[in-house]
Amino acid sequence: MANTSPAIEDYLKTIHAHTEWQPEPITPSVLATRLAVAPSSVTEMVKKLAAQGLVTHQPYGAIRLTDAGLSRALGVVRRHRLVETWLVSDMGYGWDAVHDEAEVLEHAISDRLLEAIDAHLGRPARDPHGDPIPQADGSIVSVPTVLLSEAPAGHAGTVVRISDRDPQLLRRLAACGIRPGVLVTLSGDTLDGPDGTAVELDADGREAIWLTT
Amino acid sequence: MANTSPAIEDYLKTIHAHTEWQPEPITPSVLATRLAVAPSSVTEMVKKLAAQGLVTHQPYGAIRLTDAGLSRALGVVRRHRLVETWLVSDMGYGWDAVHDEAEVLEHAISDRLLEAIDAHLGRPARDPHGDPIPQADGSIVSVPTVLLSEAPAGHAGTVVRISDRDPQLLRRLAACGIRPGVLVTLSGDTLDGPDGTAVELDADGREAIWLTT
DNA sequence: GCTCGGATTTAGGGATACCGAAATACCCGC
DNA sequence: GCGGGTATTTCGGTATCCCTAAATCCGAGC
Repeated sequence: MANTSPAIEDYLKTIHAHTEWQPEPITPSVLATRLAVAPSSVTEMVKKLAAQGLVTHQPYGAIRLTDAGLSRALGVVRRHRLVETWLVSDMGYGWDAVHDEAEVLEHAISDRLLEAIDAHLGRPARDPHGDPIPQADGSIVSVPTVLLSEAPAGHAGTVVRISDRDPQLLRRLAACGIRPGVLVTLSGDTLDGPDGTAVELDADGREAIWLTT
Repeated sequence: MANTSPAIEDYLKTIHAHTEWQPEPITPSVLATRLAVAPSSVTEMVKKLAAQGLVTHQPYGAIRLTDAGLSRALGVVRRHRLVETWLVSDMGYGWDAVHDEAEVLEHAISDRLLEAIDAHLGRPARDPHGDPIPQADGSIVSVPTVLLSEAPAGHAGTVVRISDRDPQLLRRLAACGIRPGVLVTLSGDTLDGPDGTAVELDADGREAIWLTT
């Protein structure tokens, strides 16, 4: 039953991504939107995942990963984030440009190559966006963070994580020097960086950046 | 018409590999054996390739790449060999262990990443087995060679290329220090390397090694 | 409590790429 | 020149993953 495929991995990864930073389980329609497939495709695939014991799902109910499903999902996330880190460290990719390439490679890399890349990079704990890289045993090194949209006015902290969902936002932030590790201060809708740099962020932007508490 | 898929790429690559070192066009049954698929699958896929103008094929006739098909095949070969070279140079793979990994990655790498790897490696002309790496423009740097089974008794030369088809043979040769670039002498069925090393080769082994003339 | 609209599932198909079995074409040896 | 065996193709089917259109469910608001 070690059945897998790029499609299955993408479903598990997307289900996991939804709960990584908030607790509500994902619904079929959200899953369909994120994967850019029709809702009926989700119904079908979720049925298959449930049959393999990777998710729990009652008709018309929410979708939740089982322990087995979570473990598979973390494996995919690990691949994705190590590939991203490798592309930036070794191949000269900008950290705003690695997502699509990693999306494909995460399904193509053997365990052996994954291990070689991990060793080569010195077993990093975070990828270029600040996302934690699950370790081979499934454990995750975490840091306490606040989402920008939930931070109090005037909050100052180090950028820990920036969601890689919107490449355009990533490029805008990269241009202003806002990246993981940089110290910033929130004033209203504007984020002040070092050397007087500042970016104004809309609601989506404030949902995409996490600072240290 | 930029239709492609891993399956199509594998067919084109395999058709090309058959004619790379000898002129006879490949037959459907040989193609089926090399790809480990049923003959009927080959008929079907070849029909599709012919419809896309990538091969010429009359029913019951031989299969030949068109110019368009050759160009696509060379693209796949380039990917494969650059990936092999990268795995050996950067990731600590043995040159006898890279084939299977490259077989998968060759279908997953974007043009942009391919270019980055090529630049990173210093635009190599040959992969770890001595196979020429087609350049981005499709040109190939070639060296005059003799196949061991066609070399006269006592012939001495530098190992230029070793077929990567049989991993066990590759491991045996690696253990004896026989690899591309090494000076050897053929005596009967035995190949003498430097420092008194020697390997006895069967008919298949003598079909897998090329020396300088 | 009922209804209506959005979310979800069911039903019926399509594309890709594979298979085994059965039919057919080809060619070698006599 | 004719078998007969092998190579090749045809035919009907399978598995995966996707789609659209048509039910059906569910819960929010009246």
